[in-house]
Amino acid sequence: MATIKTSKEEILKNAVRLFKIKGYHNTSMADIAAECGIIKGSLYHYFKSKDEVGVEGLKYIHNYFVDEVYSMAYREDIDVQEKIELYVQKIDDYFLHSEGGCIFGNFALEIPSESENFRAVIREDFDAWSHSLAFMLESRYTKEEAYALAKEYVALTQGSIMMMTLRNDAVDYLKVGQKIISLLKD
Amino acid sequence: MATIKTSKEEILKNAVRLFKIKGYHNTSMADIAAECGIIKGSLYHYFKSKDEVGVEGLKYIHNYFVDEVYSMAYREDIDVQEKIELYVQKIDDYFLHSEGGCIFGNFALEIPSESENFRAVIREDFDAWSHSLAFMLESRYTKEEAYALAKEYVALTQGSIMMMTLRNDAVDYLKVGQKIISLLKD
Amino acid sequence: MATIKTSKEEILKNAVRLFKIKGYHNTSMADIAAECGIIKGSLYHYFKSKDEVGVEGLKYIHNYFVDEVYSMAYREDIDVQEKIELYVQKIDDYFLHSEGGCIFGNFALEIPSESENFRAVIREDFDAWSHSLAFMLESRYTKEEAYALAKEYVALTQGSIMMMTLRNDAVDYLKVGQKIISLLKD
Amino acid sequence: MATIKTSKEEILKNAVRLFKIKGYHNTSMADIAAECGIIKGSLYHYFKSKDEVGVEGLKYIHNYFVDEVYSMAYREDIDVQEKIELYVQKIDDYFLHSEGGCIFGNFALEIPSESENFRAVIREDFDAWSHSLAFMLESRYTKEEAYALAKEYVALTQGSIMMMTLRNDAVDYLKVGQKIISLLKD
DNA sequence: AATGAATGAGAATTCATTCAT
DNA sequence: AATGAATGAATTCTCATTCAT
Repeated sequence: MATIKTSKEEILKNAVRLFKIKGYHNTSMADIAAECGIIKGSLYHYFKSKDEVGVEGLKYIHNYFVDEVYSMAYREDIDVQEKIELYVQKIDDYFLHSEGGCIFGNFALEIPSESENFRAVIREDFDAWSHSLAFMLESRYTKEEAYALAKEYVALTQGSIMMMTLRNDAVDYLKVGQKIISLLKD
Repeated sequence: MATIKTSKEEILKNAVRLFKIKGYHNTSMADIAAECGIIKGSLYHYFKSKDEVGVEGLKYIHNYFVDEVYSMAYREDIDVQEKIELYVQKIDDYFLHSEGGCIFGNFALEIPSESENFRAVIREDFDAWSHSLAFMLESRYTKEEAYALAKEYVALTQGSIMMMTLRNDAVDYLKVGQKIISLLKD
Repeated sequence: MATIKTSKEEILKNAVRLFKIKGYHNTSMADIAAECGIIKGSLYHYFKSKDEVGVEGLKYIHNYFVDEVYSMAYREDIDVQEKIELYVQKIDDYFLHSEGGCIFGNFALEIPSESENFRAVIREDFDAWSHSLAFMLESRYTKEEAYALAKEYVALTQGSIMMMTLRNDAVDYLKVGQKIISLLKD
Repeated sequence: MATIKTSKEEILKNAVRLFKIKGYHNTSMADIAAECGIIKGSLYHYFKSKDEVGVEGLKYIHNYFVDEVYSMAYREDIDVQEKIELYVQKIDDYFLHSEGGCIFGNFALEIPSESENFRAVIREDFDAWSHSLAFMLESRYTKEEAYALAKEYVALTQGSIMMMTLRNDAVDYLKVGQKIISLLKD
């Protein structure tokens, strides 16, 4: 359950940031090492390949979302309206301050479909995301409706992050969260 | 409009296909040349850099969409309901048979934001897309509503293509087109 | 007796200028073609290789010096003092307005010694230069003295052109001509 | 001073030798690597570009001359006549055994004038040369005379090296050193 | 754990040259 | 005479990875 420590975590943070900003294939091991203030070869002490840095990076962010965001959907100490507001708030907090958009979306569109190891982690995150969202929506909608809505909102969020990054304008992105919240309003 | 001819067009087609499937930075000039059955250096007879192939590739696809898809929105020989159905049909035809998703979305998420030349073409396409869609929606909605809806649907379509590519499942993607059509139904 | 005409001469002029400014190996056939406003392949209509452009370029300039400068030493219509002043004047005129120094000196130091075809033309020019200078000096010095002085002055002129080009300062270069003139003064 | 050690020095020695014999632009990184018995890419472990190899190469030779030759002019343990003989001796030793002439002269005539980084090192060497020479001449001449003579002799030496390389004949070159020595004779 | 050096493959790009038209 | 396309080798440089220390 998360908790990579020490240097390894530091490397992953730097790597993920570079991957998001520059793209995976456009980021070299040397770039990552430089960002960490270590020498290229030392990366191989922690990771046995660039692919591993990529996959571990995805997992690291996935764990963050599972622990800090998606988990919120299953809390029982607050009512669902409050929950979804916090949920959306958490997500917005992350993406409004995340240079380069969403690493899962970015990798989904950059990494060739043969790379099943990458795709699996990405799908896992999107699944956890839609399931947690659906879980909250089930308080008002049927299982099927809730899941369909959840998937739609995940897709819409990804598309909106794309547009936000492209235009440097968060207005339309922010509407998405409000629309989700409004699904449980009243 | 459009209509780059001869070999140049052939190169762009091959390049775009590779870029979509493998990603831009993961596709080498050697890959493109091999796909075209020519030698690496010969590419530089037509394009002076890989960047130029990238940008020209985007423009080539943009021109296709402008001529074959977005233009449909402005036809005056058929009513708007029929128009939007054909419009959605055209888009679905393209993306259901387009290995690797949408090149504009892919590039939007892979290319670093410093590359303004790339971003400009991508934005131009998304703008033309939303404007043409908004133009049809104005038959029932106000200008503002129509444009907001259009932008939302473009984002949703991009997110849905991402999910379709990731899961190899077109079901959810196809719902988006139907939802757009339903905005003008009855 | 010199007189290459039309396009061929035009190409040589452009080529020589580029060779002097950029260096021989650093000047491409494409550079030369661009400078001439023609296409790369067309150069091969006039010259069968880059080497040939180089050698012909040297010969073209050599012919200019033979016809316009060195020949002056053998005139019989003016006295030797007047002659040497005109001679120096001609040389200064050329080198003060010749971007990139002296092509013979440049090639002498850039071209590997295996390239005998190049070296031969360069030596021929330096020989013609020293012989013409020696011929004038013989009016006051013995054959041996005159020839030794001439060779020394050619070397000094080459070294001074090097320094002039390097420092963008013609002062020291100009002293050399004055020194030569003074050898026959009084 | 000077003293780059280990492999880096080895690479510079080989590079400089090739640059002198073949010319800078005509020497490839592959040539240098082959000469060093290493692989092409390994050069980039030591130098980040060919330009850097060029500039460092010049500096390496410049340091040699400063330490081993020019410094001699400032010795106080021997009289100036003995000094200038040793000085000339050192210079002759170097150039008579230096295949391809003087790297500073060669680069001065090959490298385009935009390359200020190159020009600066070349000028620095010629300056150190003329200053050290002038310093010795000041024992008999005024500051101005000494400096003018020194600059003239540097230029003459460069021109003479050019002729020596071109003709494979050291006779005229050797006279230059004797002339310098004779300036302080008696 | 970490470094610095080395490797070999491959990246983008340029080059001189050829050839059919 | 001139063009535009093509070639194949070579150029500079970068990459992921390995290894001895």
